[in-house]
Amino acid sequence: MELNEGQRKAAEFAGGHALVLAGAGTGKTSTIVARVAHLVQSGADARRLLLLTFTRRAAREMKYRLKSQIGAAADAIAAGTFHNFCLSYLRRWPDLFQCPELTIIDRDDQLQLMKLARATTIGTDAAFPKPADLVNYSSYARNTNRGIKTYLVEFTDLDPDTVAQVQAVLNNYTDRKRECRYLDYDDILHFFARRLHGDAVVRQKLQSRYDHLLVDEMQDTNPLQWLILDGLRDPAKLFCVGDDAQSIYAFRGADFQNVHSFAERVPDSTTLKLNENYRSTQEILDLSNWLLNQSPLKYDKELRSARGPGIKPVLLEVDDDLEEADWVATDLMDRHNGNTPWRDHMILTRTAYASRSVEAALIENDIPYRFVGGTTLLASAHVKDLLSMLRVIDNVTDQLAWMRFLMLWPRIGEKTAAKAIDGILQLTNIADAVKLLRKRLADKQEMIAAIESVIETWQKPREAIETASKVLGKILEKRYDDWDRRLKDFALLQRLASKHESVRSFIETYTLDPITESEAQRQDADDLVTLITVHSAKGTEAPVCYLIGVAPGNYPHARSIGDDAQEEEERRVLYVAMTRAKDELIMTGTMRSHGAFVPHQNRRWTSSGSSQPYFLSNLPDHLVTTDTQMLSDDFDDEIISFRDR
DNA sequence: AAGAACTCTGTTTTT
DNA sequence: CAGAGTTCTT
Ligand SMILES: Nc1ncnc2c1ncn2[C@@H]1O[C@H](COP(=O)(O)OP(=O)(O)OP(=O)(O)O)[C@@H](O)[C@H]1O
Repeated sequence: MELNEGQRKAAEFAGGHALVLAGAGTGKTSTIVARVAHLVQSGADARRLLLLTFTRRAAREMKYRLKSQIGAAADAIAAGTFHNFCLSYLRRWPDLFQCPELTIIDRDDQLQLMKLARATTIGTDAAFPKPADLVNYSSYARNTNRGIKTYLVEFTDLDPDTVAQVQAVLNNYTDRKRECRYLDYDDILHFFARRLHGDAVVRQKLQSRYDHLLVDEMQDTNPLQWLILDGLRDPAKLFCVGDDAQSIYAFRGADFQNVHSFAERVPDSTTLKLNENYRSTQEILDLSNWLLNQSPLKYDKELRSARGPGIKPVLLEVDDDLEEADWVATDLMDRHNGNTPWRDHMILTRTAYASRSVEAALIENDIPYRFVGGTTLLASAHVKDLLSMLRVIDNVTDQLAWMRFLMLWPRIGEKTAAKAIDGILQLTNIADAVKLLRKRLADKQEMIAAIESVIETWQKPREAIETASKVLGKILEKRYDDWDRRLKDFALLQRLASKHESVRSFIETYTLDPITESEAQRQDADDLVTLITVHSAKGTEAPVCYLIGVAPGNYPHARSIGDDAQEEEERRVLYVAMTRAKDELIMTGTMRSHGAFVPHQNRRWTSSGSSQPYFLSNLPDHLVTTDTQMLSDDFDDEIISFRDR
């Protein structure tokens, strides 16, 4: 691929800090890759480059591209997410970071732990914020680098008493994490940033390790992440790329001030622009441009296709999600029969939930696919059951895992488990815990033998899982009526684990980068249709993109309605979705929003008589093809005589 | 105190 | 409509 003038300038930029601000498909990612290649080829030490991406998937993709450009030197480059990067240092220097914590907990665990914290602090009070709200407060406050009190007072309408109580619950949550030696996602960044800014020794050590910090998807970084970049730079130079029109993670604290205010925050910096879109045909960009121009905000973006004209986007009205699923599956098969590989197709969905009919249709028609962004393997109940046994061996103070593990066994319930755990939390190793259990739960020899057998195979992750699934098989089989299906996941886990050196690294990898069952199953397959949430699809592309659920209630999503900033973010979500398509964009959905879930408090349009907001409600005809004939006729319709056809 | 049987609630996006 | 919470039975 030949870089254009702007791209080449950016890739070879030799000044200080730089921000590349450019629209979708203009080659921002290609430019970062080209810059890394350029730096290495002009003699930079690959180990002193740091490439920060939004997902591990993006990091893998970039490394792959780099490898083809600069070969083995690519292996030396650190590329990963902020979370990967920070965690690697917390682990490398636990003393410097004052961070002895062991287990990374996912959102489910956070909710579970918060539930305990809420119960001990305030008991049962239905009017008090729910565990999910509390987790969100805590997370949002930290990601936007605000004190929790400030956040609660300024950004929620809780009364002062409740604010004080929420603080008390959150303190209890923090204490519990320390006691169990847990790190939640936010802790990883927070611990790192705190020492980076609070300890000059740590700061100097880190600053001296890098010459270049390259950041992709800058528009979706949050203030906490900015703090990390700001602490790491100088002498290292920042090279950040982003597009404010693609900022879709405000819900997790992303702030596109990180791109808008870049020039003020980094006084000696240069802002570069890229203008030409190399991904899509002009028709796809016309529609995308129109969508942005409808906004009250001025994004000042007008994408121009370097490829020129092509096929007009299609907007297809369907009766319901079943018809939609059916149509997509049929169209996919037609195209596949016409010799287009599966991998050329991507199905984008606003929510994982809204794609279940499509997923069912893919399965039914034996269309190979991977689902990126759905329910993940490690989140399913039986997998958590199995992992709970591994987790307690790895971290004897892992209260949530103990609770889950102990309660698997007959005649052990909440009370019995809690009592045993009280004793265990004082211990420091699994051997002592086994001793304690042997004494306290003398009639549970089978359970104790189970733990011991897994300890024996501990050094080999694959075997540890094999053993665990054997010793738990009998009790799990009784627990789940679809056991046969679930058992297959254990074989899958073994396969995944065999690529890891330790059980901890195995669990941690998939906690930080969760994958769905379909992804795990087809990890090595390369000809697959991709079913993906729009959020996960940011940064990716495909020749043919199906955008399903294009309907009121989805764009903007019903839950966002009533909050202008959130509604506007929904427009960007749709924009991101449209701009993934290279050659063809096919949108399907129902205009009648029957069956769409609409939370009651958001239904302002029903009472006021105005209609539900919808981004495509006044779409000019010429931008899309709306071909109702593309649908097979409906069984319920009147039969039209062939003489009239 | 455990487990079964019941009722109720809440249904975005992710590292 | 499923998963969590609550009440009832053993
Ligand atoms: N100079 C070029 N010549 C030909 N193709 C190019 C050029 N630059 C980029 N492309 C192609 O354009 C597509 C989009 O590039 P890339 O993914 O780097 O864009 P991006 O700006 O990161 O997009 P997004 O913001 O949507 O993530 C890719 O398929 C890439 O190969």
